Amino acid sequence: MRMHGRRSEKLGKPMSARSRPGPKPAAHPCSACRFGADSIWQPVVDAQRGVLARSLQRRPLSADETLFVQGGPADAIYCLSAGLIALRSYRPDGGSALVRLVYPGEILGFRSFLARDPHQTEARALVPSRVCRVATREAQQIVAASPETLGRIARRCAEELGRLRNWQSAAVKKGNRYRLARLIVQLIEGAEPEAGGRLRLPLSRQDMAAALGIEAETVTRLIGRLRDEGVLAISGRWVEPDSIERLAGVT
Amino acid sequence: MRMHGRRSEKLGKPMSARSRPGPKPAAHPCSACRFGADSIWQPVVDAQRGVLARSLQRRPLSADETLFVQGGPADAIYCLSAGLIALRSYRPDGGSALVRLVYPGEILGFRSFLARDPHQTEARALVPSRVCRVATREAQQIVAASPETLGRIARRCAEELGRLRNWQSAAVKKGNRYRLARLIVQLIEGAEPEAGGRLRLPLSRQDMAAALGIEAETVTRLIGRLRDEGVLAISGRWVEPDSIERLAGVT
DNA sequence: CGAGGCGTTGATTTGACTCAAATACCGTGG
DNA sequence: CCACGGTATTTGAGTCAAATCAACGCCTCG
Repeated sequence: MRMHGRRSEKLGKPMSARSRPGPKPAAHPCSACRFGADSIWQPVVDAQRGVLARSLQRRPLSADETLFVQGGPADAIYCLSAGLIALRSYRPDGGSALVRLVYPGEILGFRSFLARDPHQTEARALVPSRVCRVATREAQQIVAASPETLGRIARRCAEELGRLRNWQSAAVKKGNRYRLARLIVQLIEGAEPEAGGRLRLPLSRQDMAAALGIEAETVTRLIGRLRDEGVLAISGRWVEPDSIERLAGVT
Repeated sequence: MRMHGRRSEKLGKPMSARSRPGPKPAAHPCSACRFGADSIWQPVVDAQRGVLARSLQRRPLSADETLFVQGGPADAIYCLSAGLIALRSYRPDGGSALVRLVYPGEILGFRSFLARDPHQTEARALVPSRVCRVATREAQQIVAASPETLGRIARRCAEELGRLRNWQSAAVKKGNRYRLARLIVQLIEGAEPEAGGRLRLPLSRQDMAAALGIEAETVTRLIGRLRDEGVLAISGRWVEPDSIERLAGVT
């Protein structure tokens, strides 16, 4: 059971501080955020709070809107505060892989930021989302002034690397049926229940296939099998929430 | 054509500086190393050079010796100056995957260092090797005093993440024959030619299988096929160097 | 000599891909 | 509301690559 990111953290400080432009060190801009307590910008020194407050801008994303493109310049680092974003990598041969799902509280663009590379992936919202953006230039300035921030970003990177290695090593030998089951569990754990208590998968079969490195037809067949076995109650993108436990037991 | 790490860099400053304990800021301990110019410890401030010089210790590893174990405490960060090291991840079910090959000039243990986690992998020398070790405690002290060092470590981490994502996305759809060919190319590019100009693969068939996430029998058969096609001149672990170009052309 | 590790080979089975076609789904405009 | 076109999904049949199971040769080491 991977705990995606830091959803389900405590709620941080109340909103009020944000609206009053104090004469003293300004309130931390992230304090208004649900994930503020864990923000990578949390340990910013007072002197830089102004810079952070000025450069940090909230931005809503509609479903399917793209935040940055593969090969594009790494001009900012983002923090996802709501929604769900997919990182995709397009191969020269035309195929694509779904490299990562970004959940609220996690950050995007840190790899490019740290490596000073262009983006290797495309980031696109799967559902309506909201990000906070800090331009690379200001981020570098802030990091220079409070190195602890760099440590936090690096830590996210290290965690991601660990996750990926785990996945790589664990998933290979387990068969696609198991891997698909895990993916769906992850997806429905991260989804908000909608009217009728049902859950809507944020990924198409295509996307699930791209996430697992298999073909869409295979996903269909595997889902069919899971349904036949009574493990998964699914219709189109709609899933009965009580499937989770049974699904989690799939070997 | 992946350039592994920083082999083939310029040779750095001459050895002489190391032996004289100057009254002025001591010579940089890494200046003696072939990879010194790119050392993650390069930007260490003068005040910390003493700490670095004291805590950095060279350690030879014989083939098959293990540097750290999976689940063990992250008590140091290492830089490989010669040889070849394999990072393996053992799964609860007994299987194992070869997660990474570390070439000279690259560093080990940085993931655990950055994430402040125990090691997720085991590091074991494939051939006689040599590492330089800096204990976590001193590394933290140095990093605190010269944050640029943290930036360098983080950068290595980001690069590794990028490599892994690339591999994940690119390799899947290309077939195991192609992937094996690439692996062998990488291995012989990294190997020192021995007597007779032949090259010795540092990996067993088992290990190659573990690196590609396939079975050892399959590796045997694929190698057989490559040989039949005249692409690879191989006998046991011995490879004719001129196979490289032909191998590199495998689709 | 026997045991064990590694590498090879063969026979068989399984699972996923491919190609192709039928069907369901969805937003649009009438 | 419905028909429409386009996309996504499902289903089927045939093919192929790799896993699996089993056996054997080779070599080293005790």
